[in-house]
Amino acid sequence: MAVLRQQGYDGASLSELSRATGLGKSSLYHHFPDGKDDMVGAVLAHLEQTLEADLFAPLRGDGPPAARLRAMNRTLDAFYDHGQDACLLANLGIGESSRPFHPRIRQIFARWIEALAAPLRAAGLSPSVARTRAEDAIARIQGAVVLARSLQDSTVFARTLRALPTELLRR
Amino acid sequence: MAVLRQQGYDGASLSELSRATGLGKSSLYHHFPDGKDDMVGAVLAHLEQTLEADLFAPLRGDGPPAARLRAMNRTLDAFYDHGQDACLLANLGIGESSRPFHPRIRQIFARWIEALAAPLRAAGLSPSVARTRAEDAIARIQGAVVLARSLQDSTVFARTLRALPTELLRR
DNA sequence: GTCTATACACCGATAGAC
DNA sequence: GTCTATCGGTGTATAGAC
Repeated sequence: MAVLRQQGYDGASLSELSRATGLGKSSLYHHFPDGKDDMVGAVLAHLEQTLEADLFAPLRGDGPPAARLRAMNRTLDAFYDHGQDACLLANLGIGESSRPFHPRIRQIFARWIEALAAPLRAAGLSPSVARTRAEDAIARIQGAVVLARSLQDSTVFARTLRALPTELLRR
Repeated sequence: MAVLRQQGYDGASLSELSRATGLGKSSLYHHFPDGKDDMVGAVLAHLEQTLEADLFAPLRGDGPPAARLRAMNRTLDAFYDHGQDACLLANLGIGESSRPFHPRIRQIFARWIEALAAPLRAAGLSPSVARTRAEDAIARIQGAVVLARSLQDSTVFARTLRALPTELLRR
């Protein structure tokens, strides 16, 4: 996962994946018979599990909406290492949309949007407003990671996370 | 440029660049002796010129601030093909920050931020507020492109552009 | 389940004819 | 300035021993 999020699909060579995992190429093919696409699939499956447990479930929880948004922030701050680490979804989703894993990228983003809309509805916002705000918030997070990495300055990432809870709940 | 923005640095093979330009590999090396890095440099130089003329100069112009922001929107809407095309800066900037072209990516983003802050200062915002709003706006644009491409739905891109002028000038 | 050794295609890059 | 032909290296993927 670290190699993929950093180097992207084309940059993540089997040699790099072999080095990073400590397994020889043949061992990788033993575990992932369909090759690199298979490895990407396993990484995305693991990511889905992680996000479901650490991000989506807390968002859908039944606590106060503001607390659920702060929980998202804590998870994201760790996940992106304060804006210093790239986003795997963005790196894989930004390229060609014809890749076999692209539908799964799309689905993960869709689940994130739906999970984030939940606390906004719970705070009294209409379903349509909750949804558009959730989309905009995730776009802001993604853009903040891109810009923080490009500028090599994570200020914009920290500021974006800090502003989100109050702005999302504003009436 | 089209190949690079779509496929990224590692995905943009010389065969693809040869096909896209209609030149053989040797002809490409005649024009770009240092190979792919040289070609990326030329693409970035061309992008800088284009952005300077179509994006930064209009932002720095002396018309009403709102009109300058609307001019940026028109340029971006065409540049990203209504949110359907990837961003070259994002695709090259999201990966390893040790690449030789990364400082130029950083510089182009920095110039964009500075150019966008100008009309905000002209509208009476303090320099520090103008700068942070400019950074946030560019992050939102980048994130909107990432999300629009990942979801294969450009709604979020159109909505982001539409909201920017008034939100940026809000006091 | 891991390894060494290898197959073959494509990579970036070069030589040299025209 | 473009081409064909080719280089050495690396890419993904496989065979087969242990």
